[in-house]
Amino acid sequence: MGTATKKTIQQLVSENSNYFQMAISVDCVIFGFDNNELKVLLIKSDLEEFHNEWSLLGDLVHLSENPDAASYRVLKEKTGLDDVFLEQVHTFGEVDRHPAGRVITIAYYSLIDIKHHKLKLSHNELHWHPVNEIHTMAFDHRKILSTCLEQLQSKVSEHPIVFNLLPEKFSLRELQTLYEAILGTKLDRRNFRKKFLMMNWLTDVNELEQNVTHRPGRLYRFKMRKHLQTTERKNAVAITY
Amino acid sequence: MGTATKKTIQQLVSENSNYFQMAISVDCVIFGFDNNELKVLLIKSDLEEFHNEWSLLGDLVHLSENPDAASYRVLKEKTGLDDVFLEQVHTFGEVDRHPAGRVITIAYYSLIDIKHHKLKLSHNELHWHPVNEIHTMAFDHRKILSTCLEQLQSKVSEHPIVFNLLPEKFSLRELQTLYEAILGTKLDRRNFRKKFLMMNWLTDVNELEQNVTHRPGRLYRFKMRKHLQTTERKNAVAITY
DNA sequence: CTATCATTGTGTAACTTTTACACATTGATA
DNA sequence: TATCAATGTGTAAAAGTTACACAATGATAG
Repeated sequence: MGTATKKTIQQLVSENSNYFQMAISVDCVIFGFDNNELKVLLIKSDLEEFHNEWSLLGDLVHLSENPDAASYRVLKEKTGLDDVFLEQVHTFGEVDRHPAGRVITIAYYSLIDIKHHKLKLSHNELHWHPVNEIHTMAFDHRKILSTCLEQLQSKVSEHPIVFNLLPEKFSLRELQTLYEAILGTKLDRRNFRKKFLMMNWLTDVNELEQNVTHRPGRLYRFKMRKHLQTTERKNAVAITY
Repeated sequence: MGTATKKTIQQLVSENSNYFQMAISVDCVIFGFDNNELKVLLIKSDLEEFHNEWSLLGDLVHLSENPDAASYRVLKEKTGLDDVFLEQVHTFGEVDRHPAGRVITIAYYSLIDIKHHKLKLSHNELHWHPVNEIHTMAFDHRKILSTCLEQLQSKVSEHPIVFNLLPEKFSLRELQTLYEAILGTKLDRRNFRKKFLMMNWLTDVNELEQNVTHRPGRLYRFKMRKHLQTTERKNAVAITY
């Protein structure tokens, strides 16, 4: 069976054996929110060539490992976290992007609550960096970070994912500051509050902020935990003004 | 120089040499519009295993070739076209997705005017298929097609890219039918026309449709050719109703 | 040459969403 | 007890979206 032009797998493999010489990695852009700033988790490069440069959390994908699984593994290994979502953003494969050979990397992003997930920040040279203050990075990681930030900006405008960056209870001011940090814009306070309260995503927990030097705001909790990991279209909502 | 924990590239390569055993491919989802239907360009699989199944246009990425370049090469080789845009959508890398080994594929989509670009459809088993009629495909290509279609749907709602699918001169009806085919919805004719004429993207070329059996519509041309290949945020516009 | 057909071309009013904007209230602090 | 820095709240104007109907046109068939 099969026409003269059809190939068996054996033929295909042997004809193309020289193509099976590339490596795949995953790189994770982990965003956090702290001190009114959007931050990203970086690690000191372990390559001499990039001595003193910061890089994303990444690793090579094993031969019998799916890329998504590899991204969760990286996150787990580097931070201990395994209850967060990771979403694929883009693949970077420029020929000369890695000094060790042809390594193509798949970029993922994730959002975590810095305060709640106390990382084992000790063992590694692992640190949170304000996104706005990062200018150079190892490899093409600066570009990857920019692409993921753009992705984050467009996602938060349509889906209720920012709650992943906040503690369980938060004030509307914290929420607004977070949107402003991500989008890089100022938002109108009254309209912002109106919109979110209309949306019916929040439960008023009947508590007030602590340790603020001014009138404390009410605290809210995000209603639908199950939506935290999804970005379904039906939850889409534009955050404007 | 370098601390005890820093690695040289030589160390890195030798430690990880077993990872350099994967192949990367690109797969192109080429959309066209004909006979009021959204179509996609497919080729008969050249693998015996997928005898009689249709597959996307793809090829392995060469060792010293960038993925984007590979996607343009594939398109050029298979169709002769080189003046269209291709945009990366998603990377598919399930361990068992390819019978010949670990092949991770980067999916791209493109939009072309079927009538204008007369393909060399002869040499290969290359054909246009209505997107709605494709149920099974080789490899995981059905999934890739779905993902690219979703991407197309969200892109056309925000950017003026559909013009790539149309001949230079077209009627508002053709334009509307195209949107309906892509989005899978019916749109209100009066509102649609109003919106596009408001948008100021079209020039009235002062000609009428030919060969229609009813009152002919006016023909328009898309104003900004330079926007054809871009999907910049500033051109964003929602196509509603 | 006339009637029929299928489709084009056009406007308005109701509704919804977005935007701009100011002042009294609260709790912490000195 | 006054001051401070923020919270909490409503409304009106503007912009955008939706729903909807009828005359005009060119092709075609008798």
